[in-house]
Amino acid sequence: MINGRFAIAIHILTLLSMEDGLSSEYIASSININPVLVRKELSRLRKANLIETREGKNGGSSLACSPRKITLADVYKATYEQPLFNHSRSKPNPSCPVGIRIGKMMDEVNDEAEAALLKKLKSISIEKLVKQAG
Amino acid sequence: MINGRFAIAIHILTLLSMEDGLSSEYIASSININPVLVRKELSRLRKANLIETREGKNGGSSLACSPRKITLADVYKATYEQPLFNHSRSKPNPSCPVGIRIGKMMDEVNDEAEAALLKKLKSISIEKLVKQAG
DNA sequence: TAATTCTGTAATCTTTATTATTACAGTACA
DNA sequence: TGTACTGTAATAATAAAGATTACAGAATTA
Repeated sequence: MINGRFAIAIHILTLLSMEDGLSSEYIASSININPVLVRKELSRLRKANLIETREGKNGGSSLACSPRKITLADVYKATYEQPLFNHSRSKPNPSCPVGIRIGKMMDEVNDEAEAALLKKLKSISIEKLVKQAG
Repeated sequence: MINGRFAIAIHILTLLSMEDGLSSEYIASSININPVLVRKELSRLRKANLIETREGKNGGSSLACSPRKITLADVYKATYEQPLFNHSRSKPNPSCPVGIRIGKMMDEVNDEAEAALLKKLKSISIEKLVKQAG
């Protein structure tokens, strides 16, 4: 439903929780996607201060803090900008009493749903996730 | 993020909570999308027993029960089949210790996240939503 | 019973989103 | 200075979403 970028971000952070200084090419070969996509995802994670990257020869990325402190809520927020539930693409008919209000209704639904989702995601750290699946 | 079908389904049910026997064409003109898309969405809602439809002349759709009993969790489940969080499209590298486990990890994350989301959505009925935005 | 007005669904086309790829400048190390 | 990385822009390929057309079937009503 939601696109695969969340899974990709989690995959990256899991790899980095096990080893420092991994190259985008190495990471890409584990996820089996293009290294440029990895670098884009790394870029988002870096902006959110979840990872650090060294450029140049022998460069690569590492976690910026303990995997215990990185939660899936952090990852979610770093990965997505748009609200969870989109509006319909076409503008509803404003002369219909429902059409005129549906946008606001969806915003309210989205706010509540997203808050509930993030609360749950906040309770799952990368460390916990890795141990659980170990 | 998630596609607009959830918003469309909510829009439909909101309209039907105010008036019975609405045609797909009428509904489509409020949402401002193609009537065939409305009929497809109605088909899903009908399979979930949320609405009933009369075919033929003067036909149309109506709620199958009180809008107080229809929750957004019902709507969500009727609207989507796939899990909330997709896996990455490409199969991860099975010779990597993370690649081999990421699928299971994502399934666990998804189950927890989806449960939290549905719990919240269950607390919002169509009636409540309409009154709130009124 | 025939015309009318709905629905249901398949098939196809268009548009948008996602992912892949290419290209190349910049950085750090040896 | 050569090598091996990153960052990012631009473009191409692929997949998903949505729109449209088409038509058979159902119920009403004239």
